[in-house]
Amino acid sequence: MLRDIQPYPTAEQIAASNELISLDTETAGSTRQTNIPVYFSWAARDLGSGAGPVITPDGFNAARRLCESPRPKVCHNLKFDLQRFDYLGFKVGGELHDTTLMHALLDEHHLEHHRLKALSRELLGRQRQDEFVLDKWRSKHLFPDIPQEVSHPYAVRDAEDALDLYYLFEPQLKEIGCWDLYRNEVAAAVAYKEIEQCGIAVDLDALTVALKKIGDALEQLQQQIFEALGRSFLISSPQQLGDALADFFPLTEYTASGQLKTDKSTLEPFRDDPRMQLVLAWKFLFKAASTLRGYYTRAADGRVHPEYRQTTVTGRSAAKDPPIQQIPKQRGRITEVEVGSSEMAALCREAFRSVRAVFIPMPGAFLLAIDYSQVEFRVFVHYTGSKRLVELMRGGADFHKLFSEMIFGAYSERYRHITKMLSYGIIYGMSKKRARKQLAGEEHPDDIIARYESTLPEMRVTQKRIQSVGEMRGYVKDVFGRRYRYLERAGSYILVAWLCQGTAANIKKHALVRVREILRNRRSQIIADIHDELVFNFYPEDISLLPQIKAAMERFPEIDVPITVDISGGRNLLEMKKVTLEQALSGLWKEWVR
DNA sequence: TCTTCAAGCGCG
DNA sequence: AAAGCGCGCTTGAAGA
Repeated sequence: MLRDIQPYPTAEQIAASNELISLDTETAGSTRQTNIPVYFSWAARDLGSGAGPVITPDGFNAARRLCESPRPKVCHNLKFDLQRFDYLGFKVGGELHDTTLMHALLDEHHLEHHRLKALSRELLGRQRQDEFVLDKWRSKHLFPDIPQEVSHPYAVRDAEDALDLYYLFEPQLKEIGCWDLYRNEVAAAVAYKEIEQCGIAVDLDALTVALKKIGDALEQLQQQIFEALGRSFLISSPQQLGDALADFFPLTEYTASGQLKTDKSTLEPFRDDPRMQLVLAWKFLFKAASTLRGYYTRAADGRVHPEYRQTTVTGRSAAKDPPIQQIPKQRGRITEVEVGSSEMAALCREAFRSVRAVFIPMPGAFLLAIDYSQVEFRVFVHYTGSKRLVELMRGGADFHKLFSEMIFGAYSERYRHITKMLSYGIIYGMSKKRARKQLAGEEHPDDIIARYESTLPEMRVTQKRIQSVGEMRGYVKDVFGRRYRYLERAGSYILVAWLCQGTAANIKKHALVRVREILRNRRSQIIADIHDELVFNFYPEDISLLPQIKAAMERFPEIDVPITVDISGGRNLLEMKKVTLEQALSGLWKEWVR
């Protein structure tokens, strides 16, 4: 049994200064179900360091004293520890800090993903071999069953390391001008914590029905495929599928490991063949079924609770369990063109729709989504510094259309598509070869590319400028001060993509923090961050806040071009309808309330 | 049996 | 020299 093995800081000692306190929690296990706090540790310059169980009265009270004191706090993964303290019913006081976020801004490419022990070894020169000892115990035991003489010093060292990392990073972040950005990321971490706890309601009945229907269809399809290809095999195995299809189709593309490619783009050219139609439909439905299963198994309380992190290379957010940022939208859509029989096409369409329609508002609320319009592209235009392009954008019109008119002298959907593709190609570093391939249907692809380059020279010039600044200085910096380091192995073209994605991510994260503040103490809540879109569970009583929310999301004076959002709402995530602010305010939301 | 990798797919 | 970028999840296969 875990016991108190040293004195804890007293209330007087804690109140005696306002120095930073490092806090850490150890949980019973490491799955979502076992992430229950059982041990805690602290460190501060004036208090020294220590640890103890949160399940003894003395330990529990000491942990609460430390947490709730108004002194500033640092954790190595703030969001996680805040959740643990929430579980214990503690209100964490003081300014909050997170050494993971700090390090992610200082060294975004770190291979160890900013793990505490790695940083302790590399930056503090400590040999944390206790990590491996504890991991060994952890693989077979819950934390309370690990000998305390092993676990206690480990917990203490975690708190000490986090404290020392903070003092190491603080001047470095200020030095490179990233302190404000870092403070915003901490605030965003708190917002993400609330988003995770709130979760997104799912329609379990609809989910069950859809799963059954798709499952039955898959079984039927499988039989038809076996008959059509004259053998039975595991269709989900790329290897076996490749073998089976090779008897009937001239498959010529191979993967790196010498296996026949069976991905969608390889198979699609053969989609006029009924046999291939069966396979394409099967693949589509198989994917839809496993996506739905993923939602189902995670919706124990009728909601899914995706987990967010912001320690990616560009500072973008990432969500998992389930991957809420990857709900099928349109790319994977299967139409009657792609699958043979009309019944099969209808079934695929329905399966696709059911995946999105599963997400619903809470009773009495409706779903609201506010998404940035072309934000990465706008950001790039800002970086061009071109008065001409900025003015065009300020006009507010469809600028891909304007650009295509400038290039082609006329407008068509096709021209707009080409222009847009080439514009994004510059941001993402598309090669000339790839551009030509994309323009395969055109008579003079090279002419089109040349016309684009001569009509909008600012685009290429800016791309090259960003690249050369990156190569010379070793990094490029966005309008918020975030640095994107040049890596030789990655190449300089990638800096342009990182810069635009990262700037867009920062815009979104500022919006997230502002909007959370506006909705403080309201029932309405942000329930998802889908990169350029915030999704809300919105209650009618808060509808008057909408103009304020919209304005907060669009207010970015540091960017020369307008940053604008679109509003949509609905009774589920499939049936989201785009509306104007006025329409939303005028009571249109009544149709959406669950 | 467990872990790691590649293939494939989805989103922005 | 060549390259569209970022991210996570599921599945099957291979290695340990």
